[in-house]
Amino acid sequence: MAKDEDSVPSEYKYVWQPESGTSLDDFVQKYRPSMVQNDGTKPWIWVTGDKVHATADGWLTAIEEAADILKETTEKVEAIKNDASIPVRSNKKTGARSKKEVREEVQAEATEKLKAISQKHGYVTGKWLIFAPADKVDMIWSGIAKSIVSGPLASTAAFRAKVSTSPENDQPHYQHVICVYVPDVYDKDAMAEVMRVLLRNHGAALSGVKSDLYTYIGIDSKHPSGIPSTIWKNNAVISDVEAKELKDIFFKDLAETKPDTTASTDAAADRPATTLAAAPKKPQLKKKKKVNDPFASDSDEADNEPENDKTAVKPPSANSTKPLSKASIKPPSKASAKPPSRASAKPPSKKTTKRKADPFESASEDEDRSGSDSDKKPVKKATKPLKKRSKIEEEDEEEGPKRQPRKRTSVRK
DNA sequence: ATTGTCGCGAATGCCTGCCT
DNA sequence: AGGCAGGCATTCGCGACAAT
Repeated sequence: MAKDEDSVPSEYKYVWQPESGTSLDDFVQKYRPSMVQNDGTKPWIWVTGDKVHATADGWLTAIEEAADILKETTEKVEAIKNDASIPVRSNKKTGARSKKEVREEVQAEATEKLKAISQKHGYVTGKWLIFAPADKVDMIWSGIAKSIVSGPLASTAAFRAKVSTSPENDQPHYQHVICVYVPDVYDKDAMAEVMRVLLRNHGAALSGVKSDLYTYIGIDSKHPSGIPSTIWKNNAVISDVEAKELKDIFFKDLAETKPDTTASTDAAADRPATTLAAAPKKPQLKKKKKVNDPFASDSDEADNEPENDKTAVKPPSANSTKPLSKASIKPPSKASAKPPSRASAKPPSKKTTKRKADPFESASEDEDRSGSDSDKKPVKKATKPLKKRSKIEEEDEEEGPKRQPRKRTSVRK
């Protein structure tokens, strides 16, 4: 997400607020994410609840300090990568730590520092990230939007939500992003409360909690620093088991209510009675004649923020908030200039890029040939996972010789 | 605009057995 | 016994994809 995407743009028609004057029902019906095409000027649809949330005074300072940490961490990570004295793999004998271990320590340190900066300056807002497939996004979005204003989400810390609109070019498996904003991402209890409502009342596919500070300084999942881009992952907030139970309840309720495509998740507010399963097919996007917009982005890069959206309530004017270049750090290839290893003398095995079949297609196939699971499951899945060496040794100590003698397969010099 | 998982190739630690 | 070579086992990173 781009650095300034967390502000509700002023003079932007795809925003609903309590003082908007129109009904929320009309708004969500009129501006459905599947139907609003982002021509570069309308990347998001926003809904804001009653709660007023002011941006912390120290947000700009926080961003400056955080950007320094990020820069420093990115450089450290790059140095580790290039440091020949740090082995790729750790070594038990010498006690040497691997690049990965050293790197993760640096990243964990950075995460702690960023948290401290956020809290020191009171800039701790953030959002739950939710991904929604194109054919269900309207339903999920309208449910969440209404919930934020006058539903179960309204009684949680959540105060605002936005959803991404449809891309200009029809993309086959496009996933919309829904962000549900919260005032303090470090308040675990509040995060859990919002998460429970999103699961129980909206059946949402949650991805994690991301801080606005991270967004502003450009930390995303592909950032070269490798700093985890989310403050909380799902299972860190509530257990997988509880999450599954809550979703089960949602879908159970869904199944029990009329499988009628006219239902919508907004009813889930008090009575979770909606039909994700019976969701209508993705409505035909009204393809507008493509206006030649010189300001419109011709890239799908989320960071290419449309000019209109930059007329934000809180403009991030400082240069220091500019996200670091994502491409600047990554080396071209891991092969680099290393001498060939012994293993590399092995005949190259052909790369067969097997991909999973279409889930919808395979679902019916599964039913048809339920008896031949092994035929279609990936080999790795069908077989027992390889034992780790240490595990093998543990077992062998009890049961027999440490290692089976191997037959020489080649004559040594 | 995220995480987890899978499947794969590459790299390399570590073990074994042969040879001196 | 120690060095060495061969080769297995494991780690790591990457790209693609699915997610209720």
